[in-house]
Formats: sequence, C-alpha cells, structure tokens
Amino acid sequence: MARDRSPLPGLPDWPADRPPKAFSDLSLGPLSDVLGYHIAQASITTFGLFERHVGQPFGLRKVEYSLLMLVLANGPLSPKKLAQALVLSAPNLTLLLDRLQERGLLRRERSQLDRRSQNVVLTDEGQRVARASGAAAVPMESALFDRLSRAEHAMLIELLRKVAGR
Amino acid sequence: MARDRSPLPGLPDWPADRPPKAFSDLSLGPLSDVLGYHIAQASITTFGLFERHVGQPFGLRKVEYSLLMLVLANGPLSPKKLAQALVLSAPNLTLLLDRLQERGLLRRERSQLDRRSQNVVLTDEGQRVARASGAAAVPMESALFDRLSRAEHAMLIELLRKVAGR
DNA sequence: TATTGTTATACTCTATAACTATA
DNA sequence: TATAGTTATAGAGTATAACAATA
Repeated sequence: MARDRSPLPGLPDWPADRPPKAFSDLSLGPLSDVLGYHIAQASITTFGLFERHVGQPFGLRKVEYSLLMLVLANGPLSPKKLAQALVLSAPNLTLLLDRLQERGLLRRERSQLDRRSQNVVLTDEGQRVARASGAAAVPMESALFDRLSRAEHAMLIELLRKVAGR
Repeated sequence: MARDRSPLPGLPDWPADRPPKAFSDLSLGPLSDVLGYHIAQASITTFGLFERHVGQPFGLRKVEYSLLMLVLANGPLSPKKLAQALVLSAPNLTLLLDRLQERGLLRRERSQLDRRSQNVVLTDEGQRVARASGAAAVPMESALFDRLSRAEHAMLIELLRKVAGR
C-alpha cells in the first residue's frame, strides 16, 4: 500500500492537490511528539499574558522582571550569579543592568571582600516596582485557569522543572 | 514581626550582608508560580536537544524544521497558512522560504486557482531532509526519558496544548 | 477595495573577542 | 595566571510600513 512510503508516524500520503483548508486542521506530523514545539507554542500564550499583566503596566521585559524578582527574593546578588541564574552571557547582563540602573531601579556596589565583584542592590524605587510587579504575577497566572485547573497548573510547573533539571 | 514588610509569598527578609552562596540555592520568589518562567527554563533544555539532534546534523533552525514538518505532513501549503501555523509575520516567512529555496529544499508554485497565492512544495531533496530530520525527533525525545517518564512526557505535552489553546 | 506576497528597514536579542581591574 | 566585569561588534530574530500583483 502507498503508506509504505511513509516511514514516520503521523505522515499521511497527502493528495498533492487537496491541501487542508484551515490552518488549525494542519497535521503536526513528527512535531506532535516534540516537546520543544509545544513549549514554543505555549510560550506564545504566556508571553501575551506577561505583556498584558507585567510588561506593559510596568515597562519591564521578561529578563528584567526575572532579575528584579531574584534580587527581591534573595537580596543583593553579584552579576556573576545573576548571569548563571538567568542563563545570560556576561556582556548581555551588563547591558541589562545598565538599563535598569539608568531607570533608577538598582545600583551596583563594589564588594569590600573582593573588589573585582559587585553587589546588585535594589533602590527604593526598585523595591516598589519589584513588589508591585511581583504581585501582578497572581492575576497573571489566574488568567490561565480557564484553560487549566489549579492542579494542572501546579503539575505543569512541576513537570517543566524536571525538564529544566536545575 | 519583620516579615510584615513582605506582602508577597516567598519573599524572605533577606540579611543584606549574607547572600546565598550557590545560584541553585536562589529563591525564585513570585517567579516560582509563574508558568512563563518555567517554560523559558525548560526551553533551554529542549533547545539544546534540538541543536544536538536536529539543528547541527541537518543544518536547520527551529522554525525551518517546523516548516518542513508541516509541509511534509500536510502536503503543499500556501505561505499564508504557514505564517499562521508558525505564528510568523509575512515578511519573515518570505525570508525563511528564500533560505530554504536557495538550499534546494522547496520551491514555490503559483496557484492556478488564485494567482496571487502560492503553493510551497518540497523538492526531492527537501523530502529526504524532512523525513530524515523528522525521524530524528524520536531519539531527541528519548533523551528526555531520564528526566521524565513516558507518561509524564505525554502528560506534559497535553498540558502545554491546553495552554497554547489552538 | 481587499488579499497575497515582497522589499526595505529598524529594533531587540544573543554571541564572541578583546579589554580593565583586581586577585 | 585566573576571575569579575566591561566594551565593541556582529549575527539572528522579529516587527512595521510601503509596495506590486491579483482578485
């Protein structure tokens, strides 16, 4: 049978002159089992939520937000540790810190123990923005609860942590 | 108590002069419940797997791979539908198709029914690359099974589909 | 007039190499 | 000699506006 030409699961012998009508009818083929693809698709949703609840209201990008949250939750951190936690190269982190510093959200203090190193410290304004935008995470996640139960939300995060593995 | 100054869950009153030592010890604060953050972290893992199993072996980027899989699984598609399925702007899709066409993986045929429209068709070489790289998805996903059971992998994809909602 | 696709352009994001200052 | 951080720069990814061809 003609299907023998199709060594992969999910690959139909399509009739070349009768393509599906709607893009939502499209078959994913091998993609349907590729985690990375579904992560990319889901991130479109979460990015939209982020923009609406945090990005636009507070003028923050995703990494800027994550950085503020980390310093808020842990106290002063060196750029070195922030770069590791955010999986950012040192030069990119420098530019990121420059922007947030220019906005008056943080300052860099040289460490007294090792004068090569720095401590990234939130200013008062930085504290305010970090706490307010951090609080916005609650309604942001709630917006997902029409697609996902709370238990599914928690389960999803737990599974993603296993994938991230750190 | 001092904790009253901390209106958000997961926000300790950190001792300003005793930051955590290892970055893996860092508290995520509000981030711990933010799905988008965990998606971003997990995508670092899946992107690495993609690069190793598909990106480098076949010289394909993520969107290029997705595009090939869609045309492989559905047959000739118009740029319009591809742009919707891949959530890509029309100009960017044009450049993407240009690259793949230059490599001889696909060609563009004008539709006879509506001469504004086109059909993106895989060349023989494109079919070969698509089938081979599509087959590489199997070992790529298998590489996750030391972090995730097969059931968890399937569950994770199902939950992500709910989040993506399309 | 509306739609498909292209061109031109700019802005963000990310990656690398070379540099400084401290250790 | 090694490490923390910076500067400079280039590449990839993405967004918008203006345009051509067809409907």
